[in-house]
Amino acid sequence: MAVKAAVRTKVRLDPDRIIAAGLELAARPGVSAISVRELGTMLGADPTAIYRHFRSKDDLMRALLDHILAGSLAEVDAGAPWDERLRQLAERTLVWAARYPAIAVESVVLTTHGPGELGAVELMLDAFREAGLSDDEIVRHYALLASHSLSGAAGIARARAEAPGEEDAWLDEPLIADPRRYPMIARYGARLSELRDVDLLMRGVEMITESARRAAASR
Amino acid sequence: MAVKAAVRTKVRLDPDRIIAAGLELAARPGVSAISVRELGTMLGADPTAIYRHFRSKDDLMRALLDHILAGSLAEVDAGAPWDERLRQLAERTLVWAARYPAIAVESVVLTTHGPGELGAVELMLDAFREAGLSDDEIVRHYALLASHSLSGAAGIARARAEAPGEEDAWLDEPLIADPRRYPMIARYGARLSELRDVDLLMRGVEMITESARRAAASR
DNA sequence: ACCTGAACACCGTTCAAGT
DNA sequence: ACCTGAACACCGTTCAAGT
Repeated sequence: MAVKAAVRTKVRLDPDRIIAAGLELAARPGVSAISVRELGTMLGADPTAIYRHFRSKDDLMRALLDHILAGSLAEVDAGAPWDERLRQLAERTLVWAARYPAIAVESVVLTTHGPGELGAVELMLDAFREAGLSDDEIVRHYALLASHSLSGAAGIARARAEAPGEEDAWLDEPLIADPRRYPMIARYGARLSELRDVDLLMRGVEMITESARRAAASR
Repeated sequence: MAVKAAVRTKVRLDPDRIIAAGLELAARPGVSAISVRELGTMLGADPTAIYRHFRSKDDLMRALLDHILAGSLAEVDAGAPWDERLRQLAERTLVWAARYPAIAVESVVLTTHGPGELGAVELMLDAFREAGLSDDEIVRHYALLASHSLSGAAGIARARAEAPGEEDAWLDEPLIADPRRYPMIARYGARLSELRDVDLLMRGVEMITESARRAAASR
């Protein structure tokens, strides 16, 4: 009759739809890793169809990671002074990492070569140039800030992935140690537990920009 | 006759033998991940026997990671001045990470709670205390240095795991980008490729100790 | 007390077959 | 041209059975 049978029709896939599904999956609370198979069922397609559009899962993960870098970059006020641009980029990256932990955990271990990454690198190099650094110092400060931001993103992603409710603490559990062998830990352990991860990482960013300011001043 | 049949006898396992096998496996060129099953065959035992001694693979990986932290720590000259102790600890950690990439890749994503980790934390806190920092600054500098070292270790491990021959470059491939959109990358790309990863990370360590010196001086 | 081995519930990926 | 589905070669982990 007029009722069309609910026949399983072929699904049309494309990279954008796959990326969108990947982001949605990664944002689901409790999801700490993306699997090609789960992505397939989310898309209503055979899991292996994804290999029509991405060479490998790593390739897909790179695309997803570049997406969150591009998203972070897009939220930076390009008219702000150099240190503020760096601050915003780092801060936005941490926020995006917390939103998509299953993607951000890869950030230390993957390199995207995509527009998001290139744009972020360009921003950082340019900011340190504007700060007035020498060529060598530009490169070194960039590298330090980049590795700091990426490891921060991965760390925050880990924390959010394994304890979706918990929130914010830099350490998963307080450090308990024999005060005789580890007097400093005994003394500062509580203080370490109080550290909020984002605050801590942003303090690191400040230390790096501060170092750049100093290096520029002594030229 | 006198020739005993090569009967498969039960194997005696213990945590130390498992750890030793894990280290050996991780040190094999081209091995980028440890698998319980491969560990089992290395030990001549059923893979699942490992679960008699470690609650889970994560538990085992934590023990292995703590082992490399303890090894790095043991190579630090405890009599050296504070900044030299920090330098040595960071440098040894990078060396051990390069030796056992399949273990070190976990460093950003795992926390061991073992003596290696505790000892390293104690050393860092104590060094920054000796530097003359305030309580807050001790904690912040420690956290920055720790995350820098661990992400450095993971990064180096990644590089060594995926390109066992290559060596040393911070970036896996030169950054190629349209000079119109990415003028800074076009200008500094070559210089970035020249960076040796260990040098770069050690420069980061210097920047952190330098920041500590400055903070102490202005008290 | 501790190792074995079958079994479970997963993975990423290839490739011939369909349409 | 692109999706399907069987198949391959793996995973980590549980648990009853052996000794």
